[in-house]
Amino acid sequence: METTHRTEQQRSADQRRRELLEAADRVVLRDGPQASMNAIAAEAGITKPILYRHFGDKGGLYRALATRHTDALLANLRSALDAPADRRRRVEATLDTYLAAIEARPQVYRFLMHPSEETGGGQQPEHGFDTGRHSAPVLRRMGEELARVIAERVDLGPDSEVLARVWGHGIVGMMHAAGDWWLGERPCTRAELVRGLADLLWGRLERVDDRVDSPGF
Amino acid sequence: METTHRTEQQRSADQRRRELLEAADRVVLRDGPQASMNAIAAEAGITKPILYRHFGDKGGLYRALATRHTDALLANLRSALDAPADRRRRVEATLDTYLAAIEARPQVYRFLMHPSEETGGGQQPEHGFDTGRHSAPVLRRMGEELARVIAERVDLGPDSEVLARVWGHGIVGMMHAAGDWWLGERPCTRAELVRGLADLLWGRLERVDDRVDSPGF
DNA sequence: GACTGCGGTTACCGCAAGTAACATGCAGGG
DNA sequence: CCCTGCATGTTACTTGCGGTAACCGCAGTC
Repeated sequence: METTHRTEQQRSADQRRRELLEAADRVVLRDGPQASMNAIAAEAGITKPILYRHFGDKGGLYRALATRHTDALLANLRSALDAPADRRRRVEATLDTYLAAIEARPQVYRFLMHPSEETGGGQQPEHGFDTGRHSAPVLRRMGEELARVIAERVDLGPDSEVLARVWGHGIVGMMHAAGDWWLGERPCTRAELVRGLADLLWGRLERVDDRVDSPGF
Repeated sequence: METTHRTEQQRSADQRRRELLEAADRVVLRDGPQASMNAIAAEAGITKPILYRHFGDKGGLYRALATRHTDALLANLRSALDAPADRRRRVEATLDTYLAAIEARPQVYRFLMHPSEETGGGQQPEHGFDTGRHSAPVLRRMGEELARVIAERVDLGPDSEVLARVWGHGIVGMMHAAGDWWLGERPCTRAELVRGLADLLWGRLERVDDRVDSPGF
């Protein structure tokens, strides 16, 4: 019975954890990333210490939530990136998938991109110079993923390892910043944005003509 | 005498404000963005309520600080963008200027990119769906600036207004994300990173060959 | 029937943002 | 000379949140 008991307990604990995450999700969706632990606990119908038993601290809960959403988003992007079509089409499909995701659930997007709080897991002693860790993990993961795909699929010559990662993170950052701006101002349709970004990646910057009345860009 | 008195008061108040900002700068540089108002007040040799009289709330102080640094950075970027050289050289110079800045003062960089806290200035009633405002203002300003330069100097055909802004924000995002990753992992020299990003913008993505053993990217 | 493990709660600590109310120093005006 | 006005500064408080300690009750087990 010991084993049965254990697994049953385990299953129940995991299920509980999932329920708590669902509740937290609802609250974050409603109140934004500054949702308090009290509010989340209340939504789940329990009290704070239980949350802490499950997730350690607020950062832990947020990381668990973020991981779920990030995994889902990455799965979507992967499938767009793996679709059977020519390269340009796939790039456009991937951009569109990302933009559609942030358009559909902006609160989730905002939560994922929020690096805030997170004293950082005990870097109290160091107290400074821990730069480069403030960007949202989802961006890092997307960048690495894209780097892998680039390195796998195209031939960049010598230094392709590093170059692929530069491009991966750069492209992801481009997509992110443009998407964020677009979501705030809505200056054009999604398709137009996709087209513009794909054009940028496709070297139109090189081929574009100078204006006759300017020193060139 | 009224006027003399007023202006004198004003000048003194402005000077005081500058001193307070200097102090805040030192503390943020030392403690990171989570520097407390108490700590800043102490550094300035005074107490909290004075800070609140000058800046309203923490967000106000942070905004004032951020504006100072952002202005300085933008001035540097502008001069790189205006240097007399061909387009590729100027793009590389601008990238290098940005990367050199974040390399030289990573704490400042981290502070500027930190959108955190900031309940947002009275959007309590709206309570949600205010997406697109979480990105650091410095990125938005850089994006708009670059958009202006692009729109001024090159001919993008119809829809050049919107397209220039798409590109501006996209390129800035690329620079930011790549820089952030680079600063954290230091996988190559600054010059190599600049080269890689400039190559990406220069259309190498289009011309690069597929690997023989892959379905292409 | 006492023992133990687990899900749960109340009640607290520490700390930071923000504020109210009080003190002090210094113009000018009767 | 004293009183008023006003800016500057302080102490001492409130509120709210992250995080924790200590206690509660109820399975099941020997």
